[in-house]
Amino acid sequence: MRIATWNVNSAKQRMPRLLPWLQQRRPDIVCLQETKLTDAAFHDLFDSPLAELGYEVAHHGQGGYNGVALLSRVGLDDVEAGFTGQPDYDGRAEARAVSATCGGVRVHSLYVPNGREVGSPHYQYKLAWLDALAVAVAAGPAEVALCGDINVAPADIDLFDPAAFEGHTHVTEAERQRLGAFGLIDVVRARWPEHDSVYSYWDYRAGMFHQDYGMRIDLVLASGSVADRVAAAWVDRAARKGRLPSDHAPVIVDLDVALDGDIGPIVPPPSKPGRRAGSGKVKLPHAVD
DNA sequence: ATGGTTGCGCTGCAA
Repeated sequence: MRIATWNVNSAKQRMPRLLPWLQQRRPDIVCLQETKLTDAAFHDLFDSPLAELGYEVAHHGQGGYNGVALLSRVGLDDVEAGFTGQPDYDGRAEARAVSATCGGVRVHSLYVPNGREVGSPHYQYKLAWLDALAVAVAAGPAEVALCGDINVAPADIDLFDPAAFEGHTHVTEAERQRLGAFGLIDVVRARWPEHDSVYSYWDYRAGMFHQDYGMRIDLVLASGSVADRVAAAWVDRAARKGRLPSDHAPVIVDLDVALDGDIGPIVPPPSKPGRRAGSGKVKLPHAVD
């Protein structure tokens, strides 16, 4: 069973890439983030082509910003938009989470708040959002996979240059502590314990992707029972290349058996010793992500 | 080079 998660940065703009990618990689369960569509607009655009590919669809959107979806060919039961106790921002409930039971696993498609600036109201919201999610997940099924744009780099190895991120969000102790509090397994890191260059996000600007100045912030966090079944876990860098990509690449996890052959490399590019030693000379073009 | 991109939706904000 193949699970994939991808922040598409507008499902409408990404449609010409998303549908061929589904046919190429053939994931059984797909978590999408930043669809930037209302439910009605998503269903109008995607229900027909996704049904042809065999997917059931759940979408939780607001239009303009945020928006998450779950696609499944292995069942899509007990769909929940948002989660119990999800905090509001500025008095509004944002469309950042949808979950369902697919193939026996409780799968969450998540778009964690960015946080913007350390200490800002949005940063406090991010921490509270993660705290509330941990409570909700702990109260749910034991077989669980949190998939999505988590907007936290779990460790310094997940950054092209840790020095460039000092004082920024995504790397603070408070954020990393929240990740650990889930008590789940980061399956890509578990599979590639020493690799940098398993980034999942590269800023559009300043040739960041070309130079492989990336971050690993799109994660699959799985319970032990699910993590024990992982046969392959990788980042589909090819989907970040070419014309009009998302700024994120998909993360793909195979349970029980690794799909093989023509579906692309399951080994990340080799580490680049010295890269992360970083003098801090590379400056972020702006606040993270 | 104190820069650089994309998307939404209309002017500047978010990422």
